[in-house]
Amino acid sequence: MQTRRRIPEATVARLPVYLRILSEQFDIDVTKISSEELAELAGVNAAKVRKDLSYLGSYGTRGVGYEVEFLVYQIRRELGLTHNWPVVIVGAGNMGQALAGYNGFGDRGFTVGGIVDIDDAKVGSVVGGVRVRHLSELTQVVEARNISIGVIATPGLAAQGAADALVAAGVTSILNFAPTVINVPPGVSVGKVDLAVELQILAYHEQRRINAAKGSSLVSVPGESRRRASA
Amino acid sequence: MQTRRRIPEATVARLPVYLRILSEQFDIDVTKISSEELAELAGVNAAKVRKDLSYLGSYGTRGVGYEVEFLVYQIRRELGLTHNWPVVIVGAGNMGQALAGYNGFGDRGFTVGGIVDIDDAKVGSVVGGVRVRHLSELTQVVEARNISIGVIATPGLAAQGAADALVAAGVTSILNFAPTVINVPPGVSVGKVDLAVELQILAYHEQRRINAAKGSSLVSVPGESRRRASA
DNA sequence: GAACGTTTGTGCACGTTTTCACAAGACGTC
DNA sequence: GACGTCTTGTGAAAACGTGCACAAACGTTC
Ligand SMILES: NC(=O)c1ccc[n+]([C@@H]2O[C@H](COP(=O)([O-])OP(=O)(O)OC[C@H]3O[C@@H](n4cnc5c(N)ncnc54)[C@H](O)[C@@H]3O)[C@@H](O)[C@H]2O)c1
Ligand SMILES: NC(=O)c1ccc[n+]([C@@H]2O[C@H](COP(=O)([O-])OP(=O)(O)OC[C@H]3O[C@@H](n4cnc5c(N)ncnc54)[C@H](O)[C@@H]3O)[C@@H](O)[C@H]2O)c1
Repeated sequence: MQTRRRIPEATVARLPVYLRILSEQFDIDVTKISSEELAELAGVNAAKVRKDLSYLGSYGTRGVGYEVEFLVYQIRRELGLTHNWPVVIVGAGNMGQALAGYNGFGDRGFTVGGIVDIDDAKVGSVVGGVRVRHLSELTQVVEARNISIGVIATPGLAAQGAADALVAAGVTSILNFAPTVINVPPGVSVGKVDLAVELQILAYHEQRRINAAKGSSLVSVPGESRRRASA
Repeated sequence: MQTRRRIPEATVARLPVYLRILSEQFDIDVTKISSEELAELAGVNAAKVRKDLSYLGSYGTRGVGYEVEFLVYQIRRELGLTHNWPVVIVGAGNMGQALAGYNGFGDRGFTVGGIVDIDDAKVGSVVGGVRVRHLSELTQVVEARNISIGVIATPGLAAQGAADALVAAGVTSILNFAPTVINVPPGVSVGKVDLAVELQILAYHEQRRINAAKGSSLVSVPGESRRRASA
């Protein structure tokens, strides 16, 4: 019982997408949905949807589909979204402020439980309804609200320090916006969002399109032809 | 020749990370580097680094390592970063403004070539040195600077419309910040950055840690024990 | 209650990605 | 120029993820 069935990482990354779609469907009074319909909305294969959902248990009805409300509940439970998670943001610059002021968080299970910065000019100001505290108060902020998730929105050079501070304060999951690889002790999870990396991947595909058009111009028109889509 | 050796998607996603690290090393006068060292800095396995780099060609020297400057050049070339890509941003809200004002772009191969919004109150204002134009001028903006990459920073409900507008304007790669699946015709690449999804993945891991601690509390102390790290 | 259309749940084959393991090549030393 | 040390480049195995295809289960209709 303790280990519980393990869900593949690839599936874990898709469950939030299903969850959002299902919540939206529920809001417009859709009560049941087939794997085919959900797959269409999520931009994936129907078999994949079924296999993903099967990791949660057998909650569909053959010949009918899945009950939307129940599925929402099950995914929430599996992702640990039955309660809201307070998050602490380190770095109150452009990014930190945009995040703190973002309303789309609450709906999806998170609240900004605190925000800290090292710059005295920023400490004390209020962003997104939360007062910016000094980095030195991080542990206090984390403990007061029992926070376990931290977001790094400092410049790259300060990111490792921020990670160390978060870990020292007791945070066990970190989402890193800085374009830097951070090291954390075992038992701490790290996710990253690197804008430039995403753009560079797109640039690669653009480049390939250009090369392909050049290479095949002897044969066909240089219009597009390569497939790849959705997300 | 036209197809050129195809690089696995997983490798394409790591090349930007190597590139950033190598550029940093070059800046501090490191001239050569082994796969072991690069792996350490990138937080991955050394064999993976070697295999990834092998897709670019045999540019290392056995017994010695790789020449940093040459590797930087090769990765840039492969990713299509030998020139700067102008990018157009759709949506000049919090996110769009943070992106437009972000300086870290230029270093990594991109410039903000334009930014558009539908809100007349925002049109005409200047963010990040670029004047916000109206959505209706999108095609004009895209064509004037020959832009092929677009970023969507509108609310979720407007995202599909923004994607359609970008495609109609001639953009062939899109990075989507809105929490919505967008559909595009074949030949157009899409990348997404969904903050809430990333946080929900972390929440899942937190939840598992909690469940594991509960389940094993009969046996061991409820401290951390599960591994997982880096990025 | 049998026949039928529908949709799930999953075994299986396939493709992709990771990791191991080691031969081959480069360099330095004697 | 032979030897030892180091590090690459890459087959081959293992692990992981995807998608097909179909039996099993459900609801409906007659
Ligand atoms: N702005 C963007 O659109 C964007 C896009 C992609 C990535 N990023 C990344 O996000 C991070 C933040 O970007 P930004 O534009 O908000 O930068 P910013 O300079 O506006 O803000 C950084 C903030 O971090 C604070 N800070 C510095 N050192 C700190 C420390 N040790 N502890 C706590 N706070 C500290 C600074 O005082 C400042 O308020 C950067 O790493 C950047 O590369 C930003
Ligand atoms: N702010 C954040 O930290 C954050 C975090 C994660 C995701 N996001 C996502 O990024 C997107 C933008 O967020 P935001 O905080 O900047 O929102 P925002 O409301 O501040 O800005 C949205 C902007 O888009 C413009 N817009 C609306 N419809 C448009 C259209 N059809 N064409 C062009 N422009 C249009 C609006 O006028 C507004 O200026 C949202 O989808 C949000 O979910 C934001």
